[in-house]
Amino acid sequence: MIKNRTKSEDKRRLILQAAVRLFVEHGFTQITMVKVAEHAGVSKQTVYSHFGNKEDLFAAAIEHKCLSLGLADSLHLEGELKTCLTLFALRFGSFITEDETLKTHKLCAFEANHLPQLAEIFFRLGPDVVISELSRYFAYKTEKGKLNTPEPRWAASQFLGMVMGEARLRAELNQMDERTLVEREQYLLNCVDMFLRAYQA
Amino acid sequence: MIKNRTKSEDKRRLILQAAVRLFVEHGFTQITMVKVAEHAGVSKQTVYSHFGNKEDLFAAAIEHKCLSLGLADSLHLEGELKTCLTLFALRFGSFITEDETLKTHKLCAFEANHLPQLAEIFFRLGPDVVISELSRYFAYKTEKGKLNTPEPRWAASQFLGMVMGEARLRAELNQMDERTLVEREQYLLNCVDMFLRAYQA
DNA sequence: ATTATTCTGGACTAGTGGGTCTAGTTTAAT
DNA sequence: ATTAAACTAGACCCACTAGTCCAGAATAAT
Repeated sequence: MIKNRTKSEDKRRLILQAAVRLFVEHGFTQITMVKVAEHAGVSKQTVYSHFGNKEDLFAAAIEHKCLSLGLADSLHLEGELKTCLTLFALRFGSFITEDETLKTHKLCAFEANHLPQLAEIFFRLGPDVVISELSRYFAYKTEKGKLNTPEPRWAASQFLGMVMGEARLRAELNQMDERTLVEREQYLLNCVDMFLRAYQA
Repeated sequence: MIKNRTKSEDKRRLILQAAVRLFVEHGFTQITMVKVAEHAGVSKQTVYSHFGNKEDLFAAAIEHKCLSLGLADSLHLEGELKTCLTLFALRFGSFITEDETLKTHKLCAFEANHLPQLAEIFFRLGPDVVISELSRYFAYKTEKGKLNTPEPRWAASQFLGMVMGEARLRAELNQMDERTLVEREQYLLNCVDMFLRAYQA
């Protein structure tokens, strides 16, 4: 009985893709099961047969989205210290102000109240990964005598906070302005300098 | 004709209070006009006569909430540099992890897509005030020779980012843990030290 | 007491949405 | 060809909601 799984996987993928796009763009309540079905080119009943109800579909969609956001691209922490920090700051700085990233984050944060497991997934696949990786890196560089971060996780938290900065707050609230945008790269370089001033061994 | 305004102001206040509490706690779509009316001890029609429709009521509620969050309490930037920064970090650090603050922020960020003017109000009354005040303070201290922040607004952005840090991310996603919580104060003191190491003249 | 306004409570409209059910069709394995 | 499963299209149920309307009660100014 491995027969019908062929067709079924296709439909499932279509439904999930549609759900991701629609939920991330418009949120949970704004999207109806009919809209998902139509967008997936599938009947309403098929949606229900693949995902039992709206909340389950939503959870599946968010989890899928978290995994496909491409966070890992920011996390190549290798090579010379300053180069590495700079590259990370630029990449991660872009990542967190991307539209998809922001929308997903806001959605999870907002729904965190009544769907706790959702926020947990997002945190585990997002912020937690970054902070952990970065603090591991800082601990390593401290061990090597390049940095002096007695509390690597605090240093990671500080560095990430700085990289987010005003731009993240503005982007989150759709209040990005020209000035913050064009200064962004210089600001991030400045963060690296400032961080090294405080923590370089 | 200043007569009926006596009674009317009372009802309006009751409605607004109920709306603030309910909207901030449960969001826009989850709250119905009937619930607001019942919570305010008022008839549905009275709600409509005071605030034309749901969106207007929502906007009024959010604006009122933003003004009453008590952000200003964090902003007493006077006295000796390190003491002042420490006090600010502790106060503002508490403020941004408070339940009411977080819920309001998340709500505004989430609704920013389809209610732009709402996010604008929140940004103007919240983040913008803090960044501006802090950068004004840094500029002043630099002028006085106590600090060396050639770009005060960047320094403000960095300091605020650090103060938020992991705790803010966790709180936002209902993922606060014991460790982050008990270490919070020490972390904030560490931020001040780190900041001064990088920027003290 | 009169009068204008507000407020109440409930009925009403018109639309929406989650979820189920069914009858008939397609699909693919045997 | 048969069979079992998945799929479709649409009707259907039930509960809910923004907003309107209205008749009567309360309120306050004159």
